[in-house]
Amino acid sequence: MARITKEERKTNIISAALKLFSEKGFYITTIPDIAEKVGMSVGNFYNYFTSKDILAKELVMYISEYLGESIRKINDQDITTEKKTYEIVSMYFNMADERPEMIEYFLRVYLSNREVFGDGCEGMICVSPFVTEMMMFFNDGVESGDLHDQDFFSAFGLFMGYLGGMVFLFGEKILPEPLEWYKESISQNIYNALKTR
Amino acid sequence: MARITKEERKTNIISAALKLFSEKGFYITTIPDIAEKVGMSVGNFYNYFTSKDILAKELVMYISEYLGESIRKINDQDITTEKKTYEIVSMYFNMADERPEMIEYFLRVYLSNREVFGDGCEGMICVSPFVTEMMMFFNDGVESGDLHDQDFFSAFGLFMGYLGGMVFLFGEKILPEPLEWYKESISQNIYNALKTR
Amino acid sequence: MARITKEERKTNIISAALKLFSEKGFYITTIPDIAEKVGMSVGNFYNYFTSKDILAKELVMYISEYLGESIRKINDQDITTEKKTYEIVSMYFNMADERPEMIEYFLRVYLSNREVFGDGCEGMICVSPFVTEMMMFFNDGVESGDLHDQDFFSAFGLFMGYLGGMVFLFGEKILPEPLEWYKESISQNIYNALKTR
Amino acid sequence: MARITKEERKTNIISAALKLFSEKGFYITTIPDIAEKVGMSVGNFYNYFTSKDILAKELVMYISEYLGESIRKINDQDITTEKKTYEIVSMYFNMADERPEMIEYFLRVYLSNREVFGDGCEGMICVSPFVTEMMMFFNDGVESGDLHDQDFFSAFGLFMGYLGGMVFLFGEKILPEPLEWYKESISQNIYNALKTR
DNA sequence: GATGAATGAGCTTTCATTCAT
DNA sequence: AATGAATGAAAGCTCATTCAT
Repeated sequence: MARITKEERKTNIISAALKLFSEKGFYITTIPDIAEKVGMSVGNFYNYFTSKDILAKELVMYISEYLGESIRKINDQDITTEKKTYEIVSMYFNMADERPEMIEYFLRVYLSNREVFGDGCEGMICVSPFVTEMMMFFNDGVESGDLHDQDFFSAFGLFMGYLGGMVFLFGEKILPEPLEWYKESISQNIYNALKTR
Repeated sequence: MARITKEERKTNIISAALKLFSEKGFYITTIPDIAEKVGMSVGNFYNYFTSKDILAKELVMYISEYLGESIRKINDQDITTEKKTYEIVSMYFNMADERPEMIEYFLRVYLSNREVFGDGCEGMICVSPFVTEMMMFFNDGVESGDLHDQDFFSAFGLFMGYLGGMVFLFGEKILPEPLEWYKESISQNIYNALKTR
Repeated sequence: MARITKEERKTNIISAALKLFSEKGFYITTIPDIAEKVGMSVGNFYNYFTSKDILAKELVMYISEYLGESIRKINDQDITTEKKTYEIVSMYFNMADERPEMIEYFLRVYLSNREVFGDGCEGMICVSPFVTEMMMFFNDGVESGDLHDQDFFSAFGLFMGYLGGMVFLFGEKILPEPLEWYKESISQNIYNALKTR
Repeated sequence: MARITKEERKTNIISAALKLFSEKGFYITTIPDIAEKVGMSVGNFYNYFTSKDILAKELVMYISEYLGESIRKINDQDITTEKKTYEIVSMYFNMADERPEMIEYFLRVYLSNREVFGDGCEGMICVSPFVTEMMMFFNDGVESGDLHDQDFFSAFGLFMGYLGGMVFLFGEKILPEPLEWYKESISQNIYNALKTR
């Protein structure tokens, strides 16, 4: 008969904030906006997150963990690196379709507002679960001989920059086809760029 | 004997705004900040740009034209597509080194603040000089038989997403090496992904 | 044990704004002026009225209702139209004496700032309680045979224009006598102009 | 072959300012607005009128003289007071039709912005040509035995308040008929109110 | 925990007026 | 006389955050 647990409240806030921040932008979205969407008072919001910036940082970590976990599941499968590449692309695009606020938040809020994430999220602190899992993917690929041994960041930039670019174009409604349509060619492009030559 | 022409003033504002916006973000940068950096009064700023948003839009167009022109010069050269790929990467990274505010503005302000650019920069209106030139690059490459004929956006997303991703990592001081260092491998990666197979 | 209710706060603002607007004019009076007079912060003012224009419109409606109610009480009395005429003049002049800000606001702010009241107070929307009651006065007078049946607006213009003119002269300190002094002759003049001939 | 004399320039400014002030209001109209309408530079405007307030005051005087002169012509005629009353009403309404900016300026700018006219136009200083001529009308009427001898201001308030009220209603597009239509009944109402009983 | 009125610094923008040319 | 770029004070309004209840 418990009403709403503290944890549930927090999840509700995260969910509402994610949507608002990704749709309207970090600065346009106000705390009253978020509180209203959650159905709680402004004052009470501050019992859960001590500031707007703190909320923003918790959101990145939430997404990073979610993404990291998704990639981990792919990494753990016993499939070729080429297949894994496809699976990661597929997972990312599905996510952009089904929970666009997560990817959009990543691209439009986290990557663009240094001022906000500067203190406490330096470097890759707040995205390490996700980055770590991408490292695993590359290391496994190199170890298995599928991928050629290059600088991690160059490979990472290719992979994530490419996917981010596509989702961005999709969000701008510039892409003539649904994201789904590009999965095959894009994972091919990526694999071709990274594979052993 | 005129001291400063109206055109020069405008250029000064563009230059100052570009730096401030890219460093501190669009919302953190105030008009007084810009005016002070230019050495003019707040009121006078509005004789040159009728609003903060208008300024933001003129900045994207300025950059887009600059980038488009740079790529055009490469496209016009009589070299292989592989070499052109390298030249574009090189130009982009040099720009990120020498005039980082331009690339950063593109990545952090333009791509992330829909609210600001929505009205008047829909789709690719404000970046068409740049996008058009990238289209030329791909078309020429396909015609010459060097690149395989794929969807433009998939190729565009790879190229620009990759470069953007790298510059982003660079800006975050995450890259262990200077951008220069990656030119070769990255243009190789891109070319491998796009070339005829 | 609550100190001041939300309704009281609103009334306080209305009262302060009425005085300031009528004394200094709409454009000269600032929101900080009003907030200070009420003893509240500028920000909090906006919790009660979402804009200066909205406040201005609510003020007219407030006055119109107050005036309408006052006239209704006179209309409801069982007295001759001549006496009613006197009572309305008397009420109006008393009001100009005791709560001059109400009449002055009407004359100097509402009637003169189209830009402000244009949107939302078109025609007589915001003063209908008052105008309606004046219509009742005329209709009753005509029905009872005391007033001759003429165009409403001509009669209304006479009545209110006359009173407004006098209060205006009074406000300008041009009148040699107190308003009180004119009640008799003015209501006579009005009645003479309107009565059946 | 003289281009434009100083006097003409001044007249042009007066004409433009009158229109703009009466249409948009004193505070909404800017000096650049006026300069543009005249076709002159902002700086040069100040060679003709040393401030916005000074301009406003000169405008009232201009109108007051114009109105006074028109009434003087009627006063000088050898006709009954009743006919004069009609002629004044007629002249006023014609003016409201043909040069509405003059009457509107009077009603909406002069009568409502004390702050502006306070210093230099105290009492009736700036409208004395007009008021004086109305005084003549009353005195002549009383002397000839047509009007009963009452306080000037009461009579003045009736006359001008009434006319002002009608023009106001007309300006608000509330009157069902053109002003022309009311001339007869209104001058009758006024004369009935003022005549010897 | 929950509420929402209250704060106040700070933002964008405007505009009368000046002054070097 | 004429120009219009320049000034800067001030306005309306917003919003993260606090705190009495």
